[in-house]
Amino acid sequence: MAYKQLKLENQVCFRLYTVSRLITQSYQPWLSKLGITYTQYLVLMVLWEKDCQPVNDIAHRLLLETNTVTPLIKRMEQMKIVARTKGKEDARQTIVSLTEHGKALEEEASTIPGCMTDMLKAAGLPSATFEKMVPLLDEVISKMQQPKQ
Amino acid sequence: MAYKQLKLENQVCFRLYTVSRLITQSYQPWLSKLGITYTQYLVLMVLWEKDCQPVNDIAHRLLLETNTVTPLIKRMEQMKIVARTKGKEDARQTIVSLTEHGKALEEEASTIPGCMTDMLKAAGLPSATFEKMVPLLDEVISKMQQPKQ
DNA sequence: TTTTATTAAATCGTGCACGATATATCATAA
DNA sequence: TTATGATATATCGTGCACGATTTAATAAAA
Repeated sequence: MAYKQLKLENQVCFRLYTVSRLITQSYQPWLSKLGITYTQYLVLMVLWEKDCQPVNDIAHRLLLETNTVTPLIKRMEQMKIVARTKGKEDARQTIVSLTEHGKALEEEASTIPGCMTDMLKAAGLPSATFEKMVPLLDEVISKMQQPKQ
Repeated sequence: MAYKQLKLENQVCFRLYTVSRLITQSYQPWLSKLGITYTQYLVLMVLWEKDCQPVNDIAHRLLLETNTVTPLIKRMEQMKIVARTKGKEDARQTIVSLTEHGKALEEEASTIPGCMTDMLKAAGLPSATFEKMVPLLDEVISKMQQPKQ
């Protein structure tokens, strides 16, 4: 072990990667009851806040590329959760809207955040731990997003 | 918007997912010079600390499943970064060892953590932001890992 | 010792992520 | 108005993640 900066223990990035995966995994029991994945849940949250958005707006909101979102939306279309229509004003756009099924999922999903909080508390993780993270994570996101141009 | 707990803005998990992705993305310029991915970099860090480990130990260290690590290691074998040999004491095991190339990558990689720190500082993110995260992330990891049995 | 259970990898299938490229449409300039 | 550039998606290829299953080898029990 020549370089201490290359020790796994000294990597913040590995911790972030691990926590992100562990948290996403712990959503699975509830999400699978709704028949959706974690990323699909994120797309739904965007659409529940505001229905009928172009692919680009959804992608920007989630800080994802359209080449990730397009196939994701198409799968959700096949599952009858969303519908895709061509934009009327701008024919380049694909407008994504919730189906009745997609709208109905909101109420079913409404208990998930509470369940997660309870589960984490039962595992010995109080909300305070996560609340302390939020401003730090927001600082990183605001400083790092889209340095490409 | 009926349920405020379903707003994207109120999701810690989405922040963690985003920061993890953004940080991983920012490693890419340096990792691509070495011809490796971020996950391969993690495997190498495990092996640089201790060479010749079974697949299981590497997977446990990274909190990944063997069905993720096995194909990853096989790709690294094709790239001549590691070698795979059957365990002598336990023939079920596959022992992963560094090749000369894999060992040589350690020195090349040794500048990456410093480059990342500099880049983040230049983006307005001091080390302190990440140092504050570490104990919080460690708390989550220690409480959440492997509740399955 | 023979059966049974456990363990270590590997295999298979699906769904992201994302770099690179293609295509269609819109906007702008010559 | 026609050429040029920009924009919105879509397509393609590769590499993870991960649930589920399979296979081979070891350990434990009958």
